[in-house]
Amino acid sequence: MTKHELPKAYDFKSTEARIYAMWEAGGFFKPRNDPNGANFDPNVKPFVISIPPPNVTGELHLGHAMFVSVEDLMIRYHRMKGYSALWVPGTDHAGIATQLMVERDLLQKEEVTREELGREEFLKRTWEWKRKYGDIITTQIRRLGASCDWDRERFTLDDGLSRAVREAFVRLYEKGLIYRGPRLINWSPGLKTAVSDLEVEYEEEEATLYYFKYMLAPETSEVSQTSEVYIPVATIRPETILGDTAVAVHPNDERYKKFIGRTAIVPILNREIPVIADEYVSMEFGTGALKITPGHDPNDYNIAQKHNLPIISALDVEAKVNENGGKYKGQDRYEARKNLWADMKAAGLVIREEKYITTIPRSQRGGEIVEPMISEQWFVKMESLAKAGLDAVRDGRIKIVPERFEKIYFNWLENIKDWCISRQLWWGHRIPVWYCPDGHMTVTREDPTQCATCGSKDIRQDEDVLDTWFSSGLWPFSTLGWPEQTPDLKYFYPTSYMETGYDIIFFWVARMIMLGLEFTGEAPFHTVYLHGLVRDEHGRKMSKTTGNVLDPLTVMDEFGTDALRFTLLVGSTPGNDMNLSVKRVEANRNFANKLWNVGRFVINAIASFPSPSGRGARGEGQTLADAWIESKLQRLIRDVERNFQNFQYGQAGQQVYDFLWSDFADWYVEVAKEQMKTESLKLQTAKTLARVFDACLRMLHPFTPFVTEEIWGHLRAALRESALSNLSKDWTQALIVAPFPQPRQPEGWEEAQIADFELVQEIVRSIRNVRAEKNVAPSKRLAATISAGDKLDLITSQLSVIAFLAGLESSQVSNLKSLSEKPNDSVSLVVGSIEIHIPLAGMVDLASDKARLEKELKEAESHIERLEKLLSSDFANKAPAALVQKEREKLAAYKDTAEKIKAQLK
RNA sequence: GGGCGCUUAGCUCAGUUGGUUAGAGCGUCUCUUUUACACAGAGAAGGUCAGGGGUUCGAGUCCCUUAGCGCCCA
Repeated sequence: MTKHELPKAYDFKSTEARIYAMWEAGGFFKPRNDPNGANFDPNVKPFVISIPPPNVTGELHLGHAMFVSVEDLMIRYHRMKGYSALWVPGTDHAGIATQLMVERDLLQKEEVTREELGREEFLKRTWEWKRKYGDIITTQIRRLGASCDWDRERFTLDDGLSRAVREAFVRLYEKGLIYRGPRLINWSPGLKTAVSDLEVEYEEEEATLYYFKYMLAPETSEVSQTSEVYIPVATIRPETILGDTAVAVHPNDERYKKFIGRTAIVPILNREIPVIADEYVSMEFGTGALKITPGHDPNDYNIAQKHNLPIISALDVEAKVNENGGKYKGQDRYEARKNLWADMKAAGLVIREEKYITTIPRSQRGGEIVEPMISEQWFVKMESLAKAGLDAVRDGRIKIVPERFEKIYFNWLENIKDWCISRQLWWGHRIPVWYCPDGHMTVTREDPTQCATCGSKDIRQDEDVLDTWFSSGLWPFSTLGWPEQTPDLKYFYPTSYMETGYDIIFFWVARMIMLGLEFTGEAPFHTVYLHGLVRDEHGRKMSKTTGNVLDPLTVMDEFGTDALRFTLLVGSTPGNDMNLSVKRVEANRNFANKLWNVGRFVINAIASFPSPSGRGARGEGQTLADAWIESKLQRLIRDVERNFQNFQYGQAGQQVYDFLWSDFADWYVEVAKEQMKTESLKLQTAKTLARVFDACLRMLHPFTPFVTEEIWGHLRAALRESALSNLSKDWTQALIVAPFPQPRQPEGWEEAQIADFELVQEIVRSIRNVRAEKNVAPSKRLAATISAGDKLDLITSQLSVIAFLAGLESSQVSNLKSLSEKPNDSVSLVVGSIEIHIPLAGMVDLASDKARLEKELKEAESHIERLEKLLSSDFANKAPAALVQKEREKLAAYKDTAEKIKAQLK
């Protein structure tokens, strides 16, 4: 393959799908050590991630793009490090979301509700829907380059996973950790199902606070009196008055103390309720008196429990007033509010209304106002599970990255409430409980034919399904075959990292930890890595209403997958939200192109040694530039390794980017052009180009898998056909399974070589600078006289490189130890201890040169002053000796420079 | 009410054991289509690292504090 066959620009469109197909066909996504295979070696270390299962009927958004990018990076890195890497893919049935989608579709296309269709038929339709749209999301995930083992793909409603859910439920039930009962839960009237506390969002909104009179039943002594006796009360939700069972005041409240123990009259309904005392009531807040509605308020519910108050539900499943609401029965909650208030006004019970800012509970889905209600539901007792979950993180079996989320995790688990796991939906795992007419419950792993208690054949299964998070809580082990002790489960479990967004740390991560510990006795993973949310470029949340949604597919169409991945990976820091700008993606598309073109150059260099059998000229050993790039590469490999170990992926990617572009492409490749002209350096140069570029591609592969795989393939082919074929003799068939560069300790010679080359760079920059200032045409080759002092040997050896890079005419450059006098008509530059005089007849402007030199002198002197101050301070005594020495050398160098400039100015 | 995060160049952001004169991308200005790349190269301008205090020989980095913005929990 020669450069003529490679287009000038990297074309991701013709590359990505082909490369992905090659990987998949080559079996590279499968763990290299498979416990089901004949050559299984139990001693090979596995590295396992289970994918956070996306909604089976969902479509790709940037949140998916983020987790796929990060997880694929982790998997590819470990695969290249030699682990038996497994990434288990799959999807989630997403109860409410999917059911709503299908319901909406049925209503639109067939004008039929799920109730009209019936449960069985509705589920049939939903499965059809899943079959039709279920692979959209996985196809999109493939486009991101995800190296999952697709043969192990799972779906939460699969037979195997359903068995796991059944097993888990029954075990918890048998252990007494699952119970059923009427409790106050959050109810979604629109969806007509219970929702978990976590699915309710509280937002501050303006509401109306209604003040009214809670009339007291007259006591005998008051019968004759005409003045009304009441307690003023305020509420946001007047309709809940219908469910009031007490009025509470603070026991020490002088205003109301005297009423404690008396009877209040519920407005309009005229029910009698007690006035009770409880310290929970705040005397300062509102009127200082509280109406107690245990059936529709969590705090009131607690007070009612304490005081043994009756609990009245006043609303039905659609949040309409029920039979307990007297004449308001059948009215919607807001309608009832209006009507009741009007009636109270007429009855003279109203005091006033005022605007009030308060937190309103809204459903995460759809945003309707959630109603706390008493309802018969299934719950998991969390106390013991939470304790185990806390211990696992406290004692370090599980580490959370970034660490600050551990505190958030602890705080949640320490205050956890029982988990309501039943949902009044049809799409999901149906609760494996059967009831007979006598009310006995039968809870079994296999569907029963009769009641386990009385033997009645007349049994009927619970109508409800389980919370989707109940099944996804089992995900890390259910996907590997649990409860069967499969080879996969034995070898790949516990998994390694759990990577997901911090927004589902409670929903999912905490539950996986608790359920994993409960059912397998082991933490399901040893590391939790949390990424942040992707926002728009000004930090706003992306939403359809704002119209700032970026579709990852569109972005990939425009700039390629690698560009998007690199942007997400390098622009973010663990646990922090990132603002994504298209400009940045474009810049990274350019990076992919840079990579491509550096590759073309390297391949071209290799192709100049055509035959595998032919020998190039014997090398003379490393040049300064060779040694420099080699040292910088080794330093880079060490940094990258350290950053990967510390989960600083963005940092690692940025460093390779900088090295590739600023060190390798801008400097080494340019020097290589010069070195390739010298027969004795040619081979060595081509080898260095190939070796350094290869290492970069390997390090970049987890970030930008497509372009690196593609160009590496060309590099490999070029090497094999060349005299340098030896370099690639142990290269793997594809980059995806090539070993990641191993860090090596410095050998001691590196620093000096780096410093020497940096001096060369400074000389080149300073000459380029003066060329730009003097508007010298780029094609114009300049003469120069260099006074190199004790750097004479270095400069002599690097003369051709300097001349090439700075546009000097080698034959007209003289390099001397020192110069007796300054040449005429020249611009003079001072770089450290080196002076460079460039004859620029007609272009020398004495005044401006003097100004330039004076500016440089001023700068040098300010450094001298700063360093002298530093070195005469305590720094010299207390700082590490090596550091002090370094600063001393710097001071000497600046002094030298300053002297030289002063001499120029004379 | 409790907790957490952020505040660094015009914009978007890096900067993890405290150690050069604080970096990148985009944008801006000048020059160049040089045989890897104009999705590029060369050069340049641009920051009292939110404010205040402290620890230290040394602070963008650690501690305290104030302010603004954002998030989580109750």
